[in-house]
Amino acid sequence: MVANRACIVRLSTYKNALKRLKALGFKKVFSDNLGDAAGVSPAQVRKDFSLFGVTGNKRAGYQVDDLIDQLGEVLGKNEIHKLVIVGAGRIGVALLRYKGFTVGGIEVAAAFDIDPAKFDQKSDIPILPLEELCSYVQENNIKIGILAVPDMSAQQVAELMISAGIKGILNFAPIQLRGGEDVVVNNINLELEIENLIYFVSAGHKVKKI
Amino acid sequence: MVANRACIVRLSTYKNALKRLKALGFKKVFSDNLGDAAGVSPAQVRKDFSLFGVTGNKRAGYQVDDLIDQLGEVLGKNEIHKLVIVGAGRIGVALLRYKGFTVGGIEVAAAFDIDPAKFDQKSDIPILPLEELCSYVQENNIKIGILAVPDMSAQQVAELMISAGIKGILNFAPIQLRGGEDVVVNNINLELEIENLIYFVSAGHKVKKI
DNA sequence: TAGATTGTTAATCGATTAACAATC
DNA sequence: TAGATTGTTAATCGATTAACAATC
Repeated sequence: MVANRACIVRLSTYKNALKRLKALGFKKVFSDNLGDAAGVSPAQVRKDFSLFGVTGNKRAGYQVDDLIDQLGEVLGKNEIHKLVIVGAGRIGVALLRYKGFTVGGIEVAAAFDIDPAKFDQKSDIPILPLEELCSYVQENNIKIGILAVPDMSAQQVAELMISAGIKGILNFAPIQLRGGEDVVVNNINLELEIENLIYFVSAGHKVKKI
Repeated sequence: MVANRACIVRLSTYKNALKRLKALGFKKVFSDNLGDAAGVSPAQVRKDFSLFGVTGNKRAGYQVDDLIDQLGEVLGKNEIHKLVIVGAGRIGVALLRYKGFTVGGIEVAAAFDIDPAKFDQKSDIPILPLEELCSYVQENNIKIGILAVPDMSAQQVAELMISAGIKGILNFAPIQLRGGEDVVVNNINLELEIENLIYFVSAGHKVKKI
C-alpha cells in the first residue's frame, strides 16, 4: 500500500502531539496515548507506523525522543526547509511575521510582490519585486512557495512559480489551481472552511469527523 | 448514506466553481464541466447531488443560476451568517480585514482579545475585551467563531467560546482541541500543510490527491 | 514467568467509480 | 426520433478497524 495524504497528515499530527507530550515530561508513550492525543484509534497509529517502518518495542511502547526522530526522518523534517511567500498583502505579511515556523524547521526566505510600495530589501526577510522571483528561487534552490495573491492573478502567478522550479504550493486563493504532473498543491480556503462549519452547525446535521 | 465532511467540502467547491463559470458567461453546465472545474469525476458530481436531492435536467445538464441556488440552500448559505474572531493578533487582524467574506454571505461581527492595547470599540468591526465574549455571543445569537490565539491558551479559550454557545470553531492553533459532542472543530494548521508539501516534494514520493 | 503491547493479517466498512436504464 | 446526459444501482476499490500471534 502507498501512503495517501491523509496518512502523511496523521504522521505530522503524531509528531506535534509527541512534542507536546515531551514538554509535559513524557519519556515513552503507547499507541493508546498517541491515538488519544491525535484523535484516532490506536490501531490506526500502529498501522501508520508500520507502513513507514517506524517501530517501537513490544510491550514497552515507544521512546518519545526516538519516535519524534523517526517521524522527522520520514517527513523529511530533520533538515531546515526554505520557502518563499508570493504576495505581500495582509495574509502574506501575517505569514511573513509568523514565529511558529522557525521552531518547526521551516524558514521563510523571502517574500515577493508587484507593488513597489511593499518592497523592503533590507529586512531580515526581504520583500522583493516579483520579477526577481525566478532567479531567487533558482539560486537558493527553493522548492516550496506560499501563494497569497488575489484570486484573479493566482493561476498566472502559480505558473510563474512553477516555471521557476517550485514543486509545492500552499495556495490561499479560492480557486482550483491547475498545477502539473510533478507539482503538489495544497489549498487553504477560509470561506470553504467556514461554509463547512455553517453546514454542520445548522439545525440537525450530524457531525462526522474528517 | 449520510454525507461526510469531504462530501460537503465538494459541494462548496462546486458552488465556487459555478460562480466562476457564471462570471464567464455560462448559462448551463454538465456534470462533466463541473467535475473538471472541481477536480473530481463526473460520476462523483452526480452522486453528490443525488445525496441531497439536487437535480438537473436529463439530457440538458444543469442551469447555473438554479444550481447555485440549490447548493446554497443545502449549505445554508442563502442567509448571512455572523461570526466572531477570538484573538486579535496578526492572523486575527488579517482575517478581520479580509474582504472576501462579505461576498460569500459571511459577516465578521466582532473580534475579542485580552490585551487592552488591541481594543477598538468604535470600529465597524469592533475589537472588544474577552470578558464581553459571552454576553456578545448570546445577545447576537452567534454560533461560529474563529480561534486565533496562542497555542497555550487555545484549549481554555475554546472552552470559553463553547460555554458562550459557539457550536462551530475554526481553529488556527496547532493542537487537537477537545470540543464536545455538539461542537464542530475545523483545523487550519499552516505548519502541517507545509510539512505535507515537504514530504511530497522530497525525492521520489509519488503524488496522490487529497 | 505472566501480562501487556506491538506489528501484521484478515475482516469490515465506506467511499468512489462504472455502468446503464430512464428520459428529455 | 436518435442521441446524449442524468440519476441510481451494482461493482470496485481503498482505508480503517478488529483480532491475534509474536515477544519483550
